[in-house]
Amino acid sequence: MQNICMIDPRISTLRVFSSTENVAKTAELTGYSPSAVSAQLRELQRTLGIDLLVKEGRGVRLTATGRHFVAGLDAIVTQWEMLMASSRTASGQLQASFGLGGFSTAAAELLAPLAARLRTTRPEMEVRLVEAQPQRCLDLLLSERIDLAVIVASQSQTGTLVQARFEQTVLLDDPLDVVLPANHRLAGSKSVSLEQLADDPWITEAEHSVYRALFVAAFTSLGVTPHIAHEAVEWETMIAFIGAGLGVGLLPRLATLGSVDNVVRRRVSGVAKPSRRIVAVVRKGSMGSPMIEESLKILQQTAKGIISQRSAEELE
Amino acid sequence: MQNICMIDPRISTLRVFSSTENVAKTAELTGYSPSAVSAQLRELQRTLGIDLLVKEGRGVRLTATGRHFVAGLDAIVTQWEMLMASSRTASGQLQASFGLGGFSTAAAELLAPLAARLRTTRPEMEVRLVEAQPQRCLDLLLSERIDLAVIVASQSQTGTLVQARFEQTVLLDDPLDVVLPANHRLAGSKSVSLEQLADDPWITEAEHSVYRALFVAAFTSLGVTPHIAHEAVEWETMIAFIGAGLGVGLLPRLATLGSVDNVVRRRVSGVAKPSRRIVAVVRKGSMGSPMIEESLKILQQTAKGIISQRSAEELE
DNA sequence: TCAATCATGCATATATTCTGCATGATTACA
DNA sequence: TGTAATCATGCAGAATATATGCATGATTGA
Repeated sequence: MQNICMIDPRISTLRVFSSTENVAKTAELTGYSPSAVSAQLRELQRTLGIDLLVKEGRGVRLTATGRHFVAGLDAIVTQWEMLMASSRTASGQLQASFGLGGFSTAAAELLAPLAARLRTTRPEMEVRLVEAQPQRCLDLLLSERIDLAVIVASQSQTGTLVQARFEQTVLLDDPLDVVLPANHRLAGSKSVSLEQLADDPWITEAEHSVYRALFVAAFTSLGVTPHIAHEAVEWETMIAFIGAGLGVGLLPRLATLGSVDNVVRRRVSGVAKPSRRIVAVVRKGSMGSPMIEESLKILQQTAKGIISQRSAEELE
Repeated sequence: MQNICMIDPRISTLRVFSSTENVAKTAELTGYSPSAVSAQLRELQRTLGIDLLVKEGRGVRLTATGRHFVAGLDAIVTQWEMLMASSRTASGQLQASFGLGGFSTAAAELLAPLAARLRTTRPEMEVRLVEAQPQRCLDLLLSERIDLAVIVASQSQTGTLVQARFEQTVLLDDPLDVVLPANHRLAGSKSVSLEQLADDPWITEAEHSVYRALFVAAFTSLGVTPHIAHEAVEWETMIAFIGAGLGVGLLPRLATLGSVDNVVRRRVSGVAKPSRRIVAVVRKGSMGSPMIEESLKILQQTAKGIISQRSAEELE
């Protein structure tokens, strides 16, 4: 879309490259063609007079100097973001456009209310919404296509690269419920422990996904290795599989079951209560920006609403 | 000449503007046309979505936000320079081109030897030499047309703006000698004090020049107000005036008298011994750059040579 | 009041920069 | 081992962005 002036577009491209280590993916994320990315990186090195990249196999990777350079850029860009934030605060002028990103459930439950609220409080602002996976959200933040993302916290975000570039705010912990076929032996129980389902066939997401990592973590804490029978990408698919009696699954509380009557949702009891942490992520340094602060406030308010609604339901 | 990638050319332009507060002068210093500068500044504000400039009379000036923004940029650019320096050190790759600036005497006595030396140690490097007044040297440094300048230290360099953007290294203190007509009553003395010349007509540089400030400072410390009879821009002109018997003057030791026989040069004795401090100036953060470090070492060596040569002459 | 100074806007000219395709190199797979 | 797939890059043409030069309006000083 629109590329904010920022430092230099070539430097922005380099930073995205440093997180993908892949010209084609960088091109896709930045919106350039692969040859444009290649040309930009080449031109950048020529102008700086420093070799940042070397060929490796059929790809390219950063040199030691390149990594050092990118690390330095991260600090500079953070300072730039802080400057933009303080300048916006000082002048009272907001950016013309504001991009939000998040995965499906977050987009529905948290981002949609936020966008609606901003549309009324800031009618002149162009608010953009992008649904994307967590990793992609981070890349979109980096390439300044969005300014705030709501994602599921995961181990991969503890890396130094991520820490140097982003700042997180916890919004809420979203527990995972068990979903059983309506005719399951435990369908009558009010709550079910994972131990009770240790031998059932499980339906989960593909390996290397954030959800799968949570799934595995919950069982490893019990010392149990679950039998993963099927893999699904969408919740609807998983629910359909469960309805067909192919196995059982875990569904975040925030995700709605939909109007399905051949499955039941039950609370998880026992020591291992899996949950996912939903966080808001912004570029490091942009925390002080008026739009960001306002958005975070609204998000936390919405999250609080969800939590208190749950406690109310809990008491019924 | 060539504009290094650096931050964004528009930001570079804004920084130069902040030191000139004048579109036309900014255009001249950056090498753009005035309308290009105007367009760049307008475009920058549009992209940032922040008003940096306001019209004032027939000119424009920075807003409060604009000044805040520029101050923040100074810090960022310093960090950028440090990053470039450390990357160059790490990779062992030097810049392709290296610009030196200085005023006439410095250019002759300090920069010429430096350039010559670099030409032998770094034959592949394109070394550029620019002769310019101190203030202009600073502007050239800022706009990255040169990378190191040798100038006379002055009061104007103690401003916060200058301190935020540049770093200085003292090279040598250059005493000012008295130049008298050959038939002057004191021409026979080995040294002359300023008190003895308090009533003579003086020839000096134009007001608001660095030299003039030194001149005034020397006399004010004596409580004497000298009679300034004439003003000259070049030393040659001043010497010619003195030779014609129009008055007396002060000439830095580094400046050569040339082959003139109708004037004499005498040491200044007494409490007020005027001297000018010659310093090397670089952009803040670039101190660690290999080329800068090498150049400063050579300059200090040359300065040391000049000083020791003087002590030797002193003993004769 | 006139001239000078200064910034800006516009049309044209000029550079830059991107895209799409072709190429060469490397890797995965059968 | 051969074949297909993947990946980065180079090149010609196209699209975009950017600068120039002159004209204009606004302000200041003589």
